Amino acid sequence: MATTTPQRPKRSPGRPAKGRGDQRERLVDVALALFSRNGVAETPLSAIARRARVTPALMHYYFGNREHLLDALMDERIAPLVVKVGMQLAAAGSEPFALVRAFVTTMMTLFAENPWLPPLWVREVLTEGGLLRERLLKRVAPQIAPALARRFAEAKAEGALNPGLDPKLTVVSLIGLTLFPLAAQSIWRRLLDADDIDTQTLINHTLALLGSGLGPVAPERNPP
Amino acid sequence: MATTTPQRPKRSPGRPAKGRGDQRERLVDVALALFSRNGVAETPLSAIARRARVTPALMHYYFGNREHLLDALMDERIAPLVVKVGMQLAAAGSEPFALVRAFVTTMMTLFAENPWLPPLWVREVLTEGGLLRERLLKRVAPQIAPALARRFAEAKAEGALNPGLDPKLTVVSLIGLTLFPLAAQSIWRRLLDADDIDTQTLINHTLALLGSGLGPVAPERNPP
Amino acid sequence: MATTTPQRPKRSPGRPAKGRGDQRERLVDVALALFSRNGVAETPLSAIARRARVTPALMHYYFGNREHLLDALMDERIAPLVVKVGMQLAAAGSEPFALVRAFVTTMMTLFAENPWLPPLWVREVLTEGGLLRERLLKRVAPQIAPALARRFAEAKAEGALNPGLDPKLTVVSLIGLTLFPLAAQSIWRRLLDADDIDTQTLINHTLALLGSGLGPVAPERNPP
Amino acid sequence: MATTTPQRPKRSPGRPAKGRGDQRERLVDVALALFSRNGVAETPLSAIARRARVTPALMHYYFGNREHLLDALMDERIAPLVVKVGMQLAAAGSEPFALVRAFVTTMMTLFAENPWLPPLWVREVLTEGGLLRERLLKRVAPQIAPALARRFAEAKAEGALNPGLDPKLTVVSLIGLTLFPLAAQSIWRRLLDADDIDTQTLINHTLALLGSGLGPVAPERNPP
DNA sequence: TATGAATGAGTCTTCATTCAT
DNA sequence: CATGAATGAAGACTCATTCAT
Repeated sequence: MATTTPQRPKRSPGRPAKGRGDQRERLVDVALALFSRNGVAETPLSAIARRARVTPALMHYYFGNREHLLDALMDERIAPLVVKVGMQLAAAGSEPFALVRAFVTTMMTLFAENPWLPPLWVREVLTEGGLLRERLLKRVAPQIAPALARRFAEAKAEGALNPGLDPKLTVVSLIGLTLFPLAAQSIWRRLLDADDIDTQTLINHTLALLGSGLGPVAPERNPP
Repeated sequence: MATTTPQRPKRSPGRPAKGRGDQRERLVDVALALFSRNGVAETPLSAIARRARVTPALMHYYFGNREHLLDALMDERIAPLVVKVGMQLAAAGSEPFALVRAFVTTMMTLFAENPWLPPLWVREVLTEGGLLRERLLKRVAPQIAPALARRFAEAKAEGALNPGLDPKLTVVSLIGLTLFPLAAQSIWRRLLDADDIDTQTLINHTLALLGSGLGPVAPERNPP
Repeated sequence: MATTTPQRPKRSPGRPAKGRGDQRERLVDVALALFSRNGVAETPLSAIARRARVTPALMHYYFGNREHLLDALMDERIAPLVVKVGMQLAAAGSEPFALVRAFVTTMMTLFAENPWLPPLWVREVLTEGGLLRERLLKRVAPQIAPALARRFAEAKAEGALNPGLDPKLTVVSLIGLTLFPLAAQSIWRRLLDADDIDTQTLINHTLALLGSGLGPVAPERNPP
Repeated sequence: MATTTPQRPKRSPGRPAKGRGDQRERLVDVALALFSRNGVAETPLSAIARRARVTPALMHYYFGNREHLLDALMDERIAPLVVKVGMQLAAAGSEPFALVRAFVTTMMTLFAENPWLPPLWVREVLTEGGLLRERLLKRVAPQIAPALARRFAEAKAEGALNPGLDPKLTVVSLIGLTLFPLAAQSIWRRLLDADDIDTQTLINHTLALLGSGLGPVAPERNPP
């Protein structure tokens, strides 16, 4: 496909570089923001350039081509966050509910601090033609989800998990309960008139739901 | 001069039309499939035409333009499903858990029968720049979510709902637990090696989770 | 260019045909109106068809193709008018001012009765790429202008014409004084706030100008 | 997203720019020539590009879109000429025949120097669907014609104008006598076999006609 | 380090035209 | 008589990309 791969000013990783060259960081920031707001396919390089008050040619100067920009996004912004989450979960021990509590708290805090992430993830990773999907699957080959699934399976075997649950689907449910609400914020806040709900409320609500389900006194509502 | 809206062959509603002329239906089917798999913005009309073994000009013959194709998708395929869900929920009574059971069952069955819907919905309705979003908000102004939120609020006031939950967020969680797993199927089935899980398993799992949360005996795990 | 020339229902010239088939006349009328208002190149057949409440395919059924429609316009609507003008001028005798009076009166009356003609003529005949130009030059090979020029040349030789005038340019001036004001009506009526001026005023004004020029004292120059 | 107006290389007004970069000027020249010869609607951008040995994409690079090209034509080529005419007429004093002499001379010289102008003006400004019409009316809101009309009205009131003339129509006639002959050159030169007539002949003829009309004996009407 | 100029490839759209019915 | 279905060709416009400077 690509004959040669320019990609000139690849920051030598040791140097802090603040004086010159964080131009590139700015460009990545702008790209992230626009890709997140409007979608990757909907955002031409020229739009990013315009927003950053820069020529489209400069985008190529820094990133070589469109694909490489996406690579940069993944490598420099998304992957580190995933790694961080992985480490925080590893530190959470193996007791299922502690793990879940760590997961929910970590994810929601992460998303609250990086609001560009959930929409991007939902759009470009989750679904089949997602433009970041293969990149994520190849580079950050996610060990988090399978590891979680394994732990839930063990917990279920030990009787430490609601027996009605499927361990794998439990992981899926967890992600659905954390990623989805943050990704879809813009619609449910409008639709349900819920501008006042903050991250902490969200975390509490989610933990309450995961803790004991919907019912108020819980025990007798288990399906027989 | 040229500001009129073609949209010629508007199926006369009485005729069954199977022999000739469901060409249009075929085109909508193909569009739905490609939009769902690859995203709306990523899918040129020419790709749809190619898939349907037809010229791009024919797309314009039937739909006038790209926007009208999206309108057709919304009006003819998505909106009716939404209406159906609304009706089924209305029939479910107002007892919270019965309502939830109906919601989960209806949604998951719907999604299983129309597998193109969840990815499309997640990408093009829920996130900010989604290309179907405004269309949905304008035509099918969703009354389902607000209605559910109201019922949960009442239930909570009556003590019939886990007091740790926020009524509005409960709706969000419900959607996250039903829409997300179906939308993200293609990724978690691969990642978690879970090709064997069927719709019924999914429903049971979700209802179990909503019924009593994660814990096996549950009551004492409620956060204070 | 054209392999075969369909042109099916070419009215057999003797038959009056009122019951069926003046459909075709209607189409020509509509075409004339739209071509005149918006220009030939700017008017697609489909626009004419739409205006006439007819399918574009019918346009082809009647006229074979776009070129033939223009032929029809020329042959059936414009050429006869030109011929009529020629005959009326031939009847005007050879005295220069009588001829001019006849020309001005005939032209302005003609244009007032067929308001679609001047804009069409100006746009599509006068200038080099005009879409009716070659048609006119080939079919109605205008003998009027050369004939007039000849008569003015004779008159000048006999001392019966202002010696400062060029006979050929006199023809050009005449056309400029009659065709132009009618073709440009829509702009000067607006610009000069002159909605009240009628055809007769126009004729009188033009004859006065041609009779004695701009200057105030000209009684003896009127033809007896 | 894509509603902005590119129009990039907006010549920095100080620089003379002859060596490199007058590409844009060349494109405007070619556009003017083709629009004038064939009509605006009849001339695709690709034709202009082809003539200029350039890709159609470059047209968009310089002008953004078709509309902006027309804007450029109007602003950079036509409007300045109109302004110049206005200034020259303002300098001509208010005596009617002096004014007319100035008008005829100015217009015909202008048209002789810019032969692309008359056909363009006639086709695209004067007639109803003209593609430059609104542009002219909006930007160069023509004060020339109304001003002339006013002066003729005054002159008539003072007895300094042929009483048979209508002041407003006098303006129309003047334009008809100057614009029309130049716009229609290509046809009457061919039709009347008049390739030898030059601008000066045209001016003299027109002034003679306006001075004393068609009749042969008019010595006293010459301006002193 | 940065950019203006330029382009090829592709997308959306329009339109004249054909043809079977 | 008349039309619905279908298409090829062309036009406007966008965009990633290249390259000389």
